[in-house]
This record gives sequence, C-alpha cells and structure tokens, in this order.
Amino acid sequence: MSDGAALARVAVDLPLPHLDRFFDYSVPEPMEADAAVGSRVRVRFAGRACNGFIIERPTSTEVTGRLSPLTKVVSPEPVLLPDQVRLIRAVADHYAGTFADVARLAVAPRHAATESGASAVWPAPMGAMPPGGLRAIPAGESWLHGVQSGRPLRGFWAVAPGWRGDDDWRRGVVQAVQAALLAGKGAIVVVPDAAAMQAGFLALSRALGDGCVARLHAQMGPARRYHDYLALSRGQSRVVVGTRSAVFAPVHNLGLIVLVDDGNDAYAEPRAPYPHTRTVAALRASGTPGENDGCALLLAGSARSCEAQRWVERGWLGVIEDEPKVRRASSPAMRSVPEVASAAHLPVEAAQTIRAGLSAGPVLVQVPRAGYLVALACQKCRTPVRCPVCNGPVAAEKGGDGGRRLVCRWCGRTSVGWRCAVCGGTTLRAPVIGSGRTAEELGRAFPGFRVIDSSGDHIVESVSEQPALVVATPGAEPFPAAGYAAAVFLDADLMLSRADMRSGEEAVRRWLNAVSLVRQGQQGGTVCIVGDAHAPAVQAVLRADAAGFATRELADRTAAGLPPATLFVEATGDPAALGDFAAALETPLPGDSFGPVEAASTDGQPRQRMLWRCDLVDAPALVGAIKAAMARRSAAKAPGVVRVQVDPDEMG
DNA sequence: AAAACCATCAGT
DNA sequence: CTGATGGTTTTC
Repeated sequence: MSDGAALARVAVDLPLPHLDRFFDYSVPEPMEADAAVGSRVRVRFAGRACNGFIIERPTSTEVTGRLSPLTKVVSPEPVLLPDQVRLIRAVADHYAGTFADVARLAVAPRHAATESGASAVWPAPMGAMPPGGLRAIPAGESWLHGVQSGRPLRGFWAVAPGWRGDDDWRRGVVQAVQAALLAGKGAIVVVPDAAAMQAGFLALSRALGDGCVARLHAQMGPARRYHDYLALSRGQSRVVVGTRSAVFAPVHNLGLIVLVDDGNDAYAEPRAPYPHTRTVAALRASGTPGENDGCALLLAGSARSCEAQRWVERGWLGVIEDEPKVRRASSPAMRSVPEVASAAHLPVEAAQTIRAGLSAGPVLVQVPRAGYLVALACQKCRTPVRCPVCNGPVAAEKGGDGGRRLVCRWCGRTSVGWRCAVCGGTTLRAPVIGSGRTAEELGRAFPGFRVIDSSGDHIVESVSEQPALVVATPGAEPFPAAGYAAAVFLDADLMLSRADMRSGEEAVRRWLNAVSLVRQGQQGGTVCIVGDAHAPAVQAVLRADAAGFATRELADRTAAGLPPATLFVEATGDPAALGDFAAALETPLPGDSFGPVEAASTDGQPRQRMLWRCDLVDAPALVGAIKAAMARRSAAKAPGVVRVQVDPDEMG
C-alpha cells in the first residue's frame, strides 16, 4: 500500500510485549529536514505521548488506515545506527524481550547541552604496533594479520597468568584495535569495571594518541557519557572502551569487538531482558546474513568460561595460547595447603609464604566476598545451619546487646539460642570472617607491616612495590606497580562449596585473575592456595590449566543437561500470574519443564518459579513460545507480573 | 488513554 | 433494515 506523504517508521518506547514492532507515522513538512533515520522523536500512540526512534524512512506503508503525524523531532542527531537496530532486534529475540527494553540499554540518555556543543573531529592516528601481547604467540600474530586485512576472525586469547608489567591483556587489546584500524574499521573493547576501563583507556590513548578513544560507562555522568556516545555516532571516534553496554556502541564500520574476562559476573545485565555481554558480542560479531557481515571477535582472559570453551570446541573461536611450558614458566611458583580445622585461621605454610613475600614486596591475601558466603555451619559436625521456619540460609549479625543473632536471608526472621539438629552442638563455625577481620588478624600476626584492606565500598586502586599486606576480595585487588611478591588465597574450600553450578568456574577465574598480578617464578613470585589440593579447581590453578578445567566442566555440564549446552528459561511471579502464564503457553513445547516451586520472596508476597529446558537447536521455538505467551498476557491486560529470564544466572 | 470495532437489539 | 448502545480490541 503506497502513500504520497512522507513517512517515518518508528520504534516507539512501549513497555508492552504485544506491541513489540515498529509503527509508521507521517512526517509533517516542517519536520522533514530533521526527521533523520536514527533520530529521537515524540509521537502520539493510542492517545499517549511517547518517545521513539526513527528506524527507517520508508516510501510506502502496509498500514491501510490514517497515519498519525510525528509530534516532534526531539533532535535531528542520528543516535541509533542501522547496525544497532539489527543488533537490538536480535538481542531482544534471543532473550524473549522487547526492542524498547534493549534499546534503553544500548543508547546513552540524551543530554541536550552536550549535543549543541561543537565537537572537534577526533583523529585516530596510529603508533607502531608494540611487541609482546598477541604477537608473542604465533597464532596471535596470524590472527592480527587476518584482522588487519579485514577478515572477521574470532579468537580466544588465553592470557598467560603471571605478572609481566604492562605486557598484560592491555598489550594484546591495543594490538587488536590497531589491526582493526589498519583495516580501516572501528573497534569496541568491553571490560568488566571502571578500573579496567581506565587502564584500557590509558593504554589505547598512549598507542593511538590522546583524545581519540571514547569511553562508555554508566557512572561517567550523563554529559560526558553522551559526549563520547555522540563522538562515536557522528563517526568522529572509531575506538571505544567501556563496560557492558559499550557492546552496543554506535561504532561506524565496526571491525572488532574485544571482550576482556568474559566470565566476569559484571557482564550479566541486571535490567530486562537481562542480556549477557558475551551473547550480545557474539550476535553482533555474527552479523545478519545478507545485511551485515559481522566483525572480528576476541575474548581475552586468564580464565576460560564454559561458554567460551563450547565455542572453542565447536571451532567457532580459535585458541591463541602459549605452549604449556611457556605458560608454566610465566606463572608464579604455586602450591596448596589444606585448610586447618582449628581456630587459627592461617596454616603455617601460608604464613611462610606471606613472610617470605613481605621481604620482597607487597603480598596479596584474597578472601571470599561477603556476598558469596554460604550458610553457617556447626563447628563440630559441619552441618549447615538452616532457618528453623523456612529452611533458608542464615547469616550471623551482631545484635544490639553485642551478642550474635541469626537472620534468615530468605524470610528475614531472626533467631537466638541455636543448637545443631544433628549433633546438638552450640558453637557456630563462621566459614568466612570477612576482609576486615582478616586484615586485623594479619596485622597482629605480622607486626610492622602496612596492612591495606580493599573490598566492597573501599577499593584501593593500586599499591607500590613497598612491602605491605594487601587483603582484598576478588575483583577488588589493588593494581600492583611492580607485581605482588606473593599471594595467598584463603577459604578455597568455601568458595567451591557454594550450591551454584558455576562455583568451580568462578573460583578458578578469580584465582587466575589474582595469579596474573603475582610475579613470575623466576622473579620469586609465589602463590599458596589454602584448600583441598584434590579439588579440580585448585588443581587447575596449580597447573595454570584453565583450558583443561573448562573442558572437563563443559563435559560435566553437557552430560547433566545444564547450560551452555542446553537453553534454560526461567519465569517467576506470584502463583496466580505464573499459572496463568504457563496456561497461555502453546503446546507442545520443545524440551521439558520443572515447577512451579516456591521461590525466595523479596517482599513477603508468595512467589513461585518455573523452568523450561530445551536443546539449543530448539531455542528459537521455546523462546518464541515464551514471548508469545507474554504477548497474550499483556494484550489481555492480565493482572500480576511474571518475570522471564532466558539463560538465567542460577539454575538453583 | 482514545478510537475503532463489533455484536446486539429496539424501533422501524 | 438502520442506528443507538455498550463492551472489547486495537493502538501506525
């Protein structure tokens, strides 16, 4: 159906799944010049004023009735590129989400004053490509050559653990970005946190010149964030380094995405539809047949996630890795000692590691993060303590009178006077004593040395080469100017005893990331893991064998029908709404389903949870059916809320 | 939130 | 058969 008037196809910002499509509007003559593809507009939708983006300027429309006119072009600035539109659609489809929800994650919020400011064109000059990094490995050198000649190569760079000064992940990232620029293309570098962004930014700026690298991070503030976003969408900057949303960045002629430490939990987006950066990167790198050829992809990290391993085994990612003997030589000397059952927190061998290390420089003591502690246990028989009411995990809190009281993390009830149901013991074993108390204890055990406590809300950025005891939680390790002389990892058994499918993978990732900050064996670097030497995760770290661990882990999960070899979808909600949702699903569905079961409630209201599982080949069918059921519910204005998550973090 | 749609029915 | 009515569906 054709129409003489000027048209605009608009992605309207609507929250309803059944309205997840584009809508056509007429463009009034005065707005014609501003109504560019990618610009923000206001439209009337069902009587309401809504925000939207122009996706396309079609010459004809399927709509038979009358078209509403655009209300206003908010800004002629094209902030949503066609490439991003395809990616956002693909991500929404993969996660049973809506275009509007994903677009909100992808496009930086507008800051009008920044937009009007004249922005200089940012050059992207090229320095010489430094040695080391990827070039130190034959497979890396040929990967760089391929990318440099414009090929969309995908690789997994297994960064060797052990301190090598600034020849760490940053060196290879700079080289990869330079290769993309030499091919005449742009590059995105995604890192887990602000500290890594800053480190990557400095390394890239040093190689490419000041002012040509954009940054994207939610905590940058709206003006600076939008400024850098515009530099990219205007094609002035061709390189960006940022946190998870940067994977959606409006880079023109994108040639490369680099994802650093892809197993990091910071890549799990907490907002609907909960996309994972690694999945988004894979979708973007894959492109769209016939429309977009995709781009090169480099995953870089000391550890190896199960998902990365799966891609490696399928030949989708090529491995870039040193010979095993080179890897081992670049590692610190590593050992493990069993945890001691007595009240003394530190085994003798661990204390020796610390003492020897302190004679040569700073020593890292890694303790599990408070948020990861498992339930308390009976000191005598190690039986976990559960809530007497709901059987949930409990945490110890300091009561007003200075005594201990137990608080259930599910139902919130407090209890006192605990007694073990199995052996009758009354003494609790607090498996994790937290970085604060560990720091105090170590200060007493090693008098005369400076103690630095870095965790949670008081992260210390860096430490000098001076001897110091550095107590840190995973991910909060201060960056050492000259590498740590030694490191001790406490409570290894505890980190491995979490009831989470990923506990092993997570522990290996955290330990190897910390090992990367410790000097190599020839320089006296030593690492001591306090925990069971027979645990596969401990073995993997001792042998610097992330690949072997990932191979085994993937095989185990595949045999157990767990991700990433199968697709899971989780739905939670109040029992009535969840039942209604399940009833709205078309049958038969591929795969099988579990539940409903009672789920942890945040507000005292009853909540239930259901899971669906299917082979990856059936994923589009299952996800499509889930999305259709959500659409039916929203179209029927069904009461209650059902939260759907494809690829949920935890399978329970 | 408004408009369009649609089934039903009283008044011819 | 027509037009008024009220609930349902659509929404450009």
